[in-house]
Amino acid sequence: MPQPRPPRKPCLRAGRGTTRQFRNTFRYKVTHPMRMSRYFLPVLKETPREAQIVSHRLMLQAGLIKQASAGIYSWLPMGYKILKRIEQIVHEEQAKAGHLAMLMPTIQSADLWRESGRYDAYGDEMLRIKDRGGRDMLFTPTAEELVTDIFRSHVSSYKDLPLTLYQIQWKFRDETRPRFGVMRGREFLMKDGYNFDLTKEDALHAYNRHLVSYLRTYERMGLQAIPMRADSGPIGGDDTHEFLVLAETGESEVFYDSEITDLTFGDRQIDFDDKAACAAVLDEFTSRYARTDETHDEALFAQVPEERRRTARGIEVGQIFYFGTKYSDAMGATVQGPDGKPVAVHMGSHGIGVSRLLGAIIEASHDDKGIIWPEGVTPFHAGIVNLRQGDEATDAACEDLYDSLRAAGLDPLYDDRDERAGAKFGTMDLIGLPWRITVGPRGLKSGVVELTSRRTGESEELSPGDAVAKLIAIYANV
RNA sequence: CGGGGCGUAGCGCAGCCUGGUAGCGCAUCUGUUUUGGGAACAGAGGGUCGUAGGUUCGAAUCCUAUCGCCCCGACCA
Repeated sequence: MPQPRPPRKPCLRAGRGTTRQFRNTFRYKVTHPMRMSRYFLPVLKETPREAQIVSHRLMLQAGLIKQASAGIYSWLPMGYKILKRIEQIVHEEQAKAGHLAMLMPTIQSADLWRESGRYDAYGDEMLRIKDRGGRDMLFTPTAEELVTDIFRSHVSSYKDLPLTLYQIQWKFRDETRPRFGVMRGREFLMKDGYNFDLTKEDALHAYNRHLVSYLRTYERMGLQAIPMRADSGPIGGDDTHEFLVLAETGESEVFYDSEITDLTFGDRQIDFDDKAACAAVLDEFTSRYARTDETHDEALFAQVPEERRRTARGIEVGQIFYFGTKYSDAMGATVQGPDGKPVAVHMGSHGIGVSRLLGAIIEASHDDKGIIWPEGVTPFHAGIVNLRQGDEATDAACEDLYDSLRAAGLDPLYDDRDERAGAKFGTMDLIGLPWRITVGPRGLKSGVVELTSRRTGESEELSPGDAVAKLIAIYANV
């Protein structure tokens, strides 16, 4: 919560004015437009040589990321903004499910990993380092051990359950062959959550709760992510579903009943403590055949009516696991039950590939001109294109539009560069803001600007006030 | 990790085979004219050719090593 601000004493000393302005910039509404001329948006006209798939190419061309080394990227201002936006959606949906955000270190001691047995099991994908004292350290690919250690240190009663902790933190997997940009980088941002429950039944409710919250999360990002029965890999466990976004460039082959793509979670309300309601959602979204190639079963698939059988490719954007007491047994994470006896807690872990989602969204939403951001994740709500930079009336109209949008709580990007119309349109199309307001002397003569949808290409002439009102209405539902 | 390819200006590339101290397009800077889908003209700046050895009178070019990156496969979120 923002603290009430004490009245500031007037400062008479010379040279402090700068400091005051600096503070105001951070404490209050930014008073100057986010002008493209002052932004850092290094768009590339030509296709970068290293980019093979469309999302990687577009992320480089739109100036979202810059490769630092193989599979490791810097996030430039606009890419970072989108990444933060995706994080925010994840946080909001986790909060609704009652999960608690925290943060664990990226560098961990090998000791805990020896305790669980994964230090040896993980193999070369784990980046191992030594500190100056010669101690074995590692850059974490996931955090079951650390979170279990936190749990066993502080939780000793069944009364403190259920508990679900999660973080959004950088992970590292030393892939032998990183590729596809952020879709399969070595360093990646992941939401990883861990539930601790007294019984298997409770833990399965946590599993279902995650499934529900993930469905909502992906839908808010404009994605359809289908839960598919999957393989548990090195995490271990029995129950697991992967969430896959259908895309030609997906790394997994998937098999599913076409009815599943008709399902949407929509804006239905759900009580996350209602076990039956969450279980019903799981049933609804997982009862039809949907599997990745790892678990695909031809005999079962054959039972799907032929006209509904689909084979496609998918990008994995999340996975949920129930693995019982695997870690709690190995690491002694127990609580005292009602009868006073120690009980190993039932656990699961649940991940969302946050940085990978940018690639997945672009794969699912682009055209030959560039990215098309869904309203839920767009870095700016609208682009303002000034067609006659330097023209007094046009400049003023753009600034007014900008101020009106800001006042309404929207975040526009104003292209005030001294470029021709084509260049400005090309940049806007490439970076993919879902709405564009075009302001030129010709339209202003009759009091109108043009509001264009990036997705459909349709545009309409409106008064500036109506254009603002329409954008407010559009984003009211996002 | 097996197989293949590529490192030359900010980006994309040519030059290498056949050795003689580097070029094109875009971008950048200056000026003028332009301005509703990536403008035109004139001028300018920018590269120890990934790195280290070697051969040679002379190496971007030939040889060796090494580093980096990309692709196919195996592997994997």
